[in-house]
Amino acid sequence: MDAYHAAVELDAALRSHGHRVTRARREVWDVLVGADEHLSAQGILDRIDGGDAPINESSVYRTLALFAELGLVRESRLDETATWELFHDDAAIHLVCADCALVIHHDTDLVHDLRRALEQRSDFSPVDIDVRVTGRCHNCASVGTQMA
Amino acid sequence: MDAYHAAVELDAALRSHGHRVTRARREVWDVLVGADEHLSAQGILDRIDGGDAPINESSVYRTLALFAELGLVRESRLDETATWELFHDDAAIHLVCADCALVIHHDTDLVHDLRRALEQRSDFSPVDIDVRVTGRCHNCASVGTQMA
DNA sequence: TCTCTATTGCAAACGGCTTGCAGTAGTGAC
DNA sequence: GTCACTACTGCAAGCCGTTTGCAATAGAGA
Repeated sequence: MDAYHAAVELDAALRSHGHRVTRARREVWDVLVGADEHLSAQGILDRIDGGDAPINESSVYRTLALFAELGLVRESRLDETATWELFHDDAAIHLVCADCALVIHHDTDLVHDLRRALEQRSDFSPVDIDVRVTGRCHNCASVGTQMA
Repeated sequence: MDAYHAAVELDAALRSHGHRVTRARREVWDVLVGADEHLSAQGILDRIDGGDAPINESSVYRTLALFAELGLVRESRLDETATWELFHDDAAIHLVCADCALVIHHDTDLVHDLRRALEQRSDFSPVDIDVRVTGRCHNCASVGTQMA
């Protein structure tokens, strides 16, 4: 998504729900659009406040909560601290390296299969499927081998 | 698992690693064995301290960390607070009701399929697969229908 | 440009969890 | 059984991510 369309999307999402377009919201949005990974609130703050007018921590939290409510972003709890990324179809699952915390996105139809399987159940209606796989990335696995 | 075998299992797991069998550990273990759901640290405390000799909060955390290290229990982050349950094969996935927090276990071969698919990747070796599905349980779904 | 109020920044508070330390209680040896 | 050693516990303080109340600020429509 290029910067222009990202800005338009944010604008539309906010205004259509009667929310204002503020600097804090634009900055948080820009960081998320530019990120290729999950970011914690602190990570977002770090990427914003290189400039001369930082955004307050609590505003970032409030902004993220609003974005999540509007379906713009998705919160994950891959660890003890929450992380956020732009909303994307949940065909993508997360592979998290237990050593270096690298997060890889993996696309698979199995998530859709799972959803279909769950929809057969009479006692539960699935909404959101979150798959987290912990393991070891190529780099950390090879380091481990060298040490052994 | 009956109480006797549960006690023997705990005993063996602890002693084989040079750990002592203490009252705190037995009590936490008993609660987990008797639970049919995920329990938070506070939930475990609540179920213990009906008696006259409660266990301290920090001991419960230390005990859970030890159990996890020994592979006896598994920690999940279904929410902002961590929950624990006895370790079981990860063919079971968790269906969490967004309204009442009910957790249903759902068995499916798709987890094994996913593991096999991931093992094809050269850049990541999966260890633990955690699938969390949020949605609505039968009860809450029907309440929602009535209100609409 | 004015007005109204949603939003922000600040600072204090919250809550789950961890940690340092002194006392207690398992455990193996005798 | 009892002794000694030290792993473990309880307590209280602390940590850290997140939330909240409030006064000041800044979007947005008139």
